[in-house]
Amino acid sequence: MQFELQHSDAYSAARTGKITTDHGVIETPIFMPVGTVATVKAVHMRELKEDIKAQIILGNTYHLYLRPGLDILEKAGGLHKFNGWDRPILTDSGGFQVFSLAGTRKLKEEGVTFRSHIDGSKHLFTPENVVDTQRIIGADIIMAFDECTPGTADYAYAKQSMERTHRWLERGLKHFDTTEPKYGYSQTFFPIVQGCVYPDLRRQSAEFVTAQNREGYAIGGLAVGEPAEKMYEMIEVVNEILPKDRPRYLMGVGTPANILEAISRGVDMFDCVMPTRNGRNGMLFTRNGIMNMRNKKWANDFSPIDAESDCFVDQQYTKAYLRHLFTANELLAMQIASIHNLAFYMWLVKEARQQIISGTFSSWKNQMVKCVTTRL
RNA sequence: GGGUAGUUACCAGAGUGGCCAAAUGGGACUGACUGUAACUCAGUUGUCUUUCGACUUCGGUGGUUCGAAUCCAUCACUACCCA
Repeated sequence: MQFELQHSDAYSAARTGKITTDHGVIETPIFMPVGTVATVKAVHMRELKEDIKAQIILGNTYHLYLRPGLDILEKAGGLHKFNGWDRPILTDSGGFQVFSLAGTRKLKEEGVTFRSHIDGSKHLFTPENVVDTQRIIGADIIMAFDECTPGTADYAYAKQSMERTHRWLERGLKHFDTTEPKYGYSQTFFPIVQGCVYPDLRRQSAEFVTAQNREGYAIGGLAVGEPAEKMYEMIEVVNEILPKDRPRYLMGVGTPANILEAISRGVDMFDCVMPTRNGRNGMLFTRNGIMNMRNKKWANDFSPIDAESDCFVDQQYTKAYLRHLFTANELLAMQIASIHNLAFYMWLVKEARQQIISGTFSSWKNQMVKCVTTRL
């Protein structure tokens, strides 16, 4: 994997770049649709490519390991062959599940033992075997196994959690560097910065991670219960330290406004379930604001879903029709909403890129943040 | 014509003397959702009020009772059965 830094904004830390992988090029800033269980929910690959114009998608180690399982993925020849997505894939390591499935898991120095949410069976994830699993999945970008510390954690917990994540990082890297990809194309490994909402921990973590000298870095443990302003502050602190010539990936973020604010602070890569999950639940993000399609006010609105979008669902269907599909609980509602939201997120980061290139990013961003947070 | 069962909020439906503005579903309305255990979850759903609370309801009318959705009488309507 290579990263080429292309433009740097004069008035903010925003920048554009180009990531080259064996499965193709990614232009940053980029949003990566989440495809946890080998599918971006409710969206076909063809729509992902042609309508949404996704450049890279995510998979999840925890979910894929449990189902379909490593034997199937290996027989398939990796996730790209299995789901038919021939562009880059990034896999989360399961670190977020360690956090979100707390209750069914036990943290130890060696790793995490947990019970499957599917059948209750017991499993162990370690920094090493999570690398092996991501080798088998065949992700272009492999994530370190970390603990996604809750935003409400106290300093003492955040510190010891961060330190364990660092020890896990060293083990994971050592294992990564002594193993080979399975399918003939290269894989890269991104460490993850933790440190909760504490600036000194964040600095310490960013320094630790930078010292590992990898091809890209992730910022984890944000948008997990802390105020947005705290998140922005942490991004600033961390990006002061992370090297400018490597991509920075802010994990799990976020709302359109979060993404714009993070781009202005120097983040290059994003992923979030929000466009798909909230879409399935009736929420549409547009450049003019947020619409809850279940609301009665759309019942008689026969205008296109998003007149300013060139995505086909936005021109093809009306608000009244989409509201009808949601109230009737029809599957097509979720498909349309997911495609629309993902296309909007892709438009947002692409437009941000154009604005950075043309030197107008900051003023555009300030205006756009107001627009995208409006309730329609 | 005779018999039986029934009539409760938007719908279905529980409640058979005070703890009932009335269970539970559905529907409707509103909100939440950030590295996906999520086509999920939460709230509201008689009227007025920000709250406390006040007021009017359980087919109609009249009665019994300190007190009625609940008991009695009667009328209306519905369903099924027999002719």
